[in-house]
Amino acid sequence: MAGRVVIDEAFFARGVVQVARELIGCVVRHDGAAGRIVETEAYHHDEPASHSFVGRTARTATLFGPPGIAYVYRSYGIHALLNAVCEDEATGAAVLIRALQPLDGLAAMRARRGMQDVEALCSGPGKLTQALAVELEHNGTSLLDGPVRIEPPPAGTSAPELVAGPRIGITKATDLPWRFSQAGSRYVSRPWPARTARGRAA
DNA sequence: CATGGGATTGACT
DNA sequence: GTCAATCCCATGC
Repeated sequence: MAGRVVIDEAFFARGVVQVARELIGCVVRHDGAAGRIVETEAYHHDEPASHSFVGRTARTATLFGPPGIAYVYRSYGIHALLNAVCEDEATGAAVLIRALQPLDGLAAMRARRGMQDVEALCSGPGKLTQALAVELEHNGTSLLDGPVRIEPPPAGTSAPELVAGPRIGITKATDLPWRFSQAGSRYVSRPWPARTARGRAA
């Protein structure tokens, strides 16, 4: 009971950074496959790296929907990226799911990815959507009771130790430490630098 | 209506 | 380390 996370609309309605931290350890499930979230990034309306920064358009309309729905978009013409919409409908905030530790449906994941290495099946935002067969058609569907679901951490799993750092692959607002991952996980999209990304060691 | 860029990945030097 | 692949859509004329 104590410490047990409940995934409902109120969970996603809170601050996007808080949600990004608490999603580490939760489970994403779709079409016979599931994985534990080991890496996320937060995106908020008020910073230029976010798609919603330009305001509500045909592309970003989903970001201005209710909390707890999926925002799926195509990146570089090839990859579908999965986000969870957070806060309220006026905000346009979302958490990008960047990496999973495969749990169930390993055979299905390997078939969809066309490779075997379990550490590379879901170690990136474009990889995990391919492994779970998440497509653009899931844009706007509910993550609470839709085809693609986010579930609480399995009972008995302890709270993961978190690492925070700057976000990856963006050209704006790169100073915000809004990337979170499970410390020491071998399933993240990119390893963390030996010295902290904050320049601590200099 | 034409153009340019992107929250990436995989293959190659 | 470098670079191409390839779709959607925001922006500008």
